[in-house]
Amino acid sequence: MAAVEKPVNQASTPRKASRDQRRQQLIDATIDTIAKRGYARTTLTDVANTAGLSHGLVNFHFETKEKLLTETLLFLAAEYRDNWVKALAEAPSPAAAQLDALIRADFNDVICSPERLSAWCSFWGEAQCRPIYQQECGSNDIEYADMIESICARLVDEGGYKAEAKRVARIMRVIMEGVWLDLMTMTTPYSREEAMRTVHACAAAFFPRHFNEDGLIAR
Amino acid sequence: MAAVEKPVNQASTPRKASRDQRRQQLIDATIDTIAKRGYARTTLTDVANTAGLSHGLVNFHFETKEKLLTETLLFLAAEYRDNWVKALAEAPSPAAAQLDALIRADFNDVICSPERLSAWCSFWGEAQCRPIYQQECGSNDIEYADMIESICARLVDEGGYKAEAKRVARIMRVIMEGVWLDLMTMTTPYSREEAMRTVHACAAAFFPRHFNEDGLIAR
Amino acid sequence: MAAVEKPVNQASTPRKASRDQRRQQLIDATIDTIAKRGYARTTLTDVANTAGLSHGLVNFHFETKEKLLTETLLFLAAEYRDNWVKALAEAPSPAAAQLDALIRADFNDVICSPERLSAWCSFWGEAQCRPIYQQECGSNDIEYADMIESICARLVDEGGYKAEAKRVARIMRVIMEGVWLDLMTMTTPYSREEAMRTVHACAAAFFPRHFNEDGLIAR
Amino acid sequence: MAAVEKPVNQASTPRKASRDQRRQQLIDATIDTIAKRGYARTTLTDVANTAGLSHGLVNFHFETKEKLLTETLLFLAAEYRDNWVKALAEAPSPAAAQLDALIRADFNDVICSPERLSAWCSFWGEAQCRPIYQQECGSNDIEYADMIESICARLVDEGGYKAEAKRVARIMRVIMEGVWLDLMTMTTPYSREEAMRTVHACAAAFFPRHFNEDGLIAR
DNA sequence: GATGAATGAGCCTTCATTCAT
DNA sequence: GATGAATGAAGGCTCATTCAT
Repeated sequence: MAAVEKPVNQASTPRKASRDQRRQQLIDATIDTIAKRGYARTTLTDVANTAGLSHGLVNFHFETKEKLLTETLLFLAAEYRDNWVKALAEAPSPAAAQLDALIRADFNDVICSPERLSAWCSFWGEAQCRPIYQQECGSNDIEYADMIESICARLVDEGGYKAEAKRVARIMRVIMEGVWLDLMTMTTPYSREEAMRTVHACAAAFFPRHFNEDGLIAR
Repeated sequence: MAAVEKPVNQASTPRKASRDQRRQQLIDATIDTIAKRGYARTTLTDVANTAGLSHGLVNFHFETKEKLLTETLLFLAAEYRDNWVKALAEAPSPAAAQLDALIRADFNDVICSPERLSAWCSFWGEAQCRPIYQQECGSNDIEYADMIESICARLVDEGGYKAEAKRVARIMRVIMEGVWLDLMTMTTPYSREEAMRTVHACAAAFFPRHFNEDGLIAR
Repeated sequence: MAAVEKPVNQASTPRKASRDQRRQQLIDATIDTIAKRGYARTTLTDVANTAGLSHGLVNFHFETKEKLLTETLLFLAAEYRDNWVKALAEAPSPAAAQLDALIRADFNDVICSPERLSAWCSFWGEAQCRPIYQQECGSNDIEYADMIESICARLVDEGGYKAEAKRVARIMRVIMEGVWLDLMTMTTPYSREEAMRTVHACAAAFFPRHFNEDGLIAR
Repeated sequence: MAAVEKPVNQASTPRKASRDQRRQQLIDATIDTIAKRGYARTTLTDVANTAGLSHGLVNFHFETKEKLLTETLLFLAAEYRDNWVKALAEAPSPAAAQLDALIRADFNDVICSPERLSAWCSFWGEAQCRPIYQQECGSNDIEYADMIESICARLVDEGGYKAEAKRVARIMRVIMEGVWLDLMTMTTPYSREEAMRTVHACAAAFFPRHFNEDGLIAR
């Protein structure tokens, strides 16, 4: 029963936390709860218990359950975008290095934690969330797709490959998503390293002079 | 509201139907409802209305909502398996032809309908369903993975390729799943043909002497 | 679950039984079901399963659940009355012998079976049944009370006792009912013989020259 | 219908009451409802209406209907026990006075109200409640039986009677229960005074130097 | 700000009753 | 007569939301 639940974040519950801290605390609890119980079984009571806060506070900070869930989704989307934007910014400029940075960003241990994966999976699955997501963050995905496509185009160009950039870009994008899903649904999942090696192996198939299964080939 | 719902299958509702017909009718309605409303918002009343039957009948035939959902998942899993088993049986024996048959099977218009895709997506997303699925159909997936792996092994062998069969097999498996998910989640989805071409392009990257983006290369 | 229930009387289910046989079969099944499950949890499906008959037959023979329960109560009441009427008719005429016959009748093994006791207990407990019972069989009880009172009056008279017949009669009546209830509710119930000995001991307290704890004192 | 029910206790419904007050209020309403409608027809809506509260609150405080009913039974059992324990404590020490106190306690106007009697009767009748009761309060009854037996033993001893204490004790116990039942089931019930006189008359039959039908004989 | 009691809409489930076969 | 599928009303339970303290 919920009553027996141990508050996960209780230590960090000073009587007076700033508005934003409280909101983030509740969003984190929402992610954990969705990951653990699934979207359908997530109740505000669960979220409050997980956060170590009282029931009423959730509505105080988010007004409705739907708003809490929407904001959680927005948070995940922003976090995901920030992650790859930062990775690209920090990576060297050659196309292959940029693609490699993108791949590694997707399997970095914050973004690719079991809770995140499970929560994403739940949001993808919930039909109602798809329109919400597309309305609020559809532009993120278009931006991501465009960006990976332009990197692949540069790489095809620079490397003298014959592949069609648009399709290769989609393959790279889709295989990363597919591996995430695979990690969630397989009876005996594999490690994050093996997951990333799988994606690199795919990159190597298209760009053999730049990638092997361990990643970018050093020059 | 549900009360306004128009029964989809009402024409086919004689007062008495065989046990199995009714069960199938309700499972079909469940798939449609999950696809339309998502897992969390699917109610027995929705399902009954979609089927053009009274809601009491759902419990009469399935006892509980959970059993209905479980049996729906089992039906989808069996349908999926039957589809690829049949496709393999009808395909010529060379490894490349078998792999091609597998790919085409996945994008056949019964299996890859919007309703099926959406329902699968909902089940993947629902944390509670994952253990159920693995318990009941985990063996299906292991069988599928083993089979695609052995086909890839034969193809690597026959074709003199250098790829690692296990990893290529996973890539093929994962890209098909990933494309399905992509079709569901993209703001502007592409056609089934384009989806299949994407998968074939990936096969071509690994097995260029057997595949191009249009599929198996005729000899 | 009901589906697993073994029909108790199935052996005696010829395809065509007379109307009255079927009704009695269903009434017997009702008594057994109430005894086993209690009044509140008795469903027509239980009754039908216990009787080894189909669900629909119950309504065919009794129209409504309430009528089935009412007729079951009437049957028990008639059976109870027939039992003491017959016992009195077969007993010698002296008042003490008549009282003894009445006591023994109450603990006879048909009337005082666990099923009968339990069913009676359930009907007593169900507030709604009390008016029904009083309306339909209240006269039985008045007749019984009058009869036991007149026997006690004769016994007081014949035996030269000083007790007030009306009150002694009530005591005898009430102690028999109370022992029945005790048999149902005690953690460690006693035997029917001990139950009867208890009633006889009470009779002996009022009529020491006619009764001892083993019953009527032979002359 | 329930919707038309007038809240009985509404006056005592401040927006916030202590946990225990609310629970007691709901238990009281449960007793009243069972008394009025019987066990089988008691719904949570009835109980809530009787208490003048919303039905959601019942589950909030008791989680399930079964727990509400069980706790109601436990309350009645505790109340009954407290009543006789207190009566014994306040009575003089001679055995006859103790027995008299026990009898009077049973017919005191809180314990022997129509609602209490009717509720007890319903619980006795409900087969499912018997195991629950025995498990939770069986020890109460054993304690009561032991206590009345030891009082009777002392009385037999002190008074030089020849009766068997164990059986007399059972008779006293059973006649009190039987009279309660009689009060519920008779077409024309008698008064509580007459009920008590009946029990005293029984005591007088066994202990004529200590009791008459009006109770303890003053010395 | 924070809490948790209170409310009531909506859902799953049970089950008496009906009725086509 | 007999069967069991079908219906729908009613009840228990969950839970988002409100609100007094």
